[in-house]
Amino acid sequence: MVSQLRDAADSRARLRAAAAEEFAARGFAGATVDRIAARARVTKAMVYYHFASKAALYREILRDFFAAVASRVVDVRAAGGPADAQLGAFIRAINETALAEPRFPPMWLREIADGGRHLDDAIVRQMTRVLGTLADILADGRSAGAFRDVPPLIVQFGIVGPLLLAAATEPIRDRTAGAASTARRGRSDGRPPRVSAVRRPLLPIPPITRDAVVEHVQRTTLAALRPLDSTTPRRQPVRRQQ
Amino acid sequence: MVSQLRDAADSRARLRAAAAEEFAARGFAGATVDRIAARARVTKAMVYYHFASKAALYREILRDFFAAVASRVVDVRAAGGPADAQLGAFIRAINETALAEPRFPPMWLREIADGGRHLDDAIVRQMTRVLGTLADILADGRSAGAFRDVPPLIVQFGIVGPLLLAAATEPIRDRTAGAASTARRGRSDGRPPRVSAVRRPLLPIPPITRDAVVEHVQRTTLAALRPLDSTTPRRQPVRRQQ
DNA sequence: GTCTATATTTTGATAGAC
DNA sequence: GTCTATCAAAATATAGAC
Repeated sequence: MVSQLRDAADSRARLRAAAAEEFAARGFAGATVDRIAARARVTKAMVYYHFASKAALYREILRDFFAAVASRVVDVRAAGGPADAQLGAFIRAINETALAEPRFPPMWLREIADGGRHLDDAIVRQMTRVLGTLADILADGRSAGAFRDVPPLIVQFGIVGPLLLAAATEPIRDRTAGAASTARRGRSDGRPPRVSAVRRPLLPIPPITRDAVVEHVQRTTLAALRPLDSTTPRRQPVRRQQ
Repeated sequence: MVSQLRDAADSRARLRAAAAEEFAARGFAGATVDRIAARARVTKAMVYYHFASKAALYREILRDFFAAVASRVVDVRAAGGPADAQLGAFIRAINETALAEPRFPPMWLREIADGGRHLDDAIVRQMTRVLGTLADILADGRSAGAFRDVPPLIVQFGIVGPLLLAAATEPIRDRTAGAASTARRGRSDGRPPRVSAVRRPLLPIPPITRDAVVEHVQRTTLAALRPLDSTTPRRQPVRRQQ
């Protein structure tokens, strides 16, 4: 039960990791079972030994990812404290999951674009736990007079949207930053044109850090929830915009 | 030049529209040339008569989408006015493009998840125009003392993230809202489990409107840019979070 | 548990008539 | 410009030996 070739011990675990990479990088349709197997250093037949199908493998991974976020945010709420502190921690929990599971953000984005085509009940249940927790935190803050009434889904989009984009674009940004001196034109093989990481007055876009994004999201989210008519001094609302 | 069967007149235009639908719904890898042709009510050979390849068709559509946003935001900046008003209009311009081109948000999300695999120079150029315009608006506001210094990319993520999620999930949310009384369990054919739009204490998640999301994004973005040390009365920063 | 075939289907792309 | 027919290359999934 314990022994076996140390390496071959958990081909299943390696397959899951390899599949997560493939699905994150290419999506469900773009991923191939061959590549997943190759990445895991096993043959294709092993995929079907451990998993019922490509789709089942995909769903298992996605479910566990969502379960991981759900677990984290539920812990945040269980820890208690003032609503605004909980909200800050909620945001950090999302970000920490994304850092711990770097394949998750791209898969999440794709699933949204897919209209939830590959979701099953188990996954939806986990997603519901996340949004439900946020709704609870918001309700708390509201009854304490700390938050005004904003639909949870809007708050959720305001939090998750920026975090997912920041996480999912990190590889590209790293690449274009690093390649900023690797001038080149086209590729040896006949493959399609790639992003020109170089050339052009690529306006000096200062690089960003994940921490800065998290801080920004916390700041913006709390600002949006601050009651307009609070006793706290507040300047002109926001300024009309036509 | 003008006549031809009114219907067959612009098979090319129909193909583009059909392809945008396919790519938005299934991504580049998931889309098939057969389905695109069928949607456009022509044969597959017509696709290759009008376009060099599936990839070329995809890039043309994506390029035009990004050119559309770029054009809109450049107009916003050209119209001038105070920085905060320009920023509000910038946000509205993004949203209006998403409304005018509903296939764009999913494709944008997918391209991010793909790490920009299908981008070519022309597309990157358009994307750069958008981010560059935002950077200019932010620089204006900063020199006027109205904005504090926040990396443009962070502001961009804070704007585009929520807007894309709201736009891309609209079909799902509409569906689950409408199906809330169409109880059912599994599907007649053997296809994989779908989202259960029903059952479970699906906590009452109030529906949202696009306008409300835009307003939220405007509010949060401006709040994040408001100088901390302004002469305007400002309460305790944000509150520490461990 | 792991591998080597292999069956079967789907898909991008083209040839060639009209 | 539009279609039919078809090729050639993937890609999912399985059979069956070890």
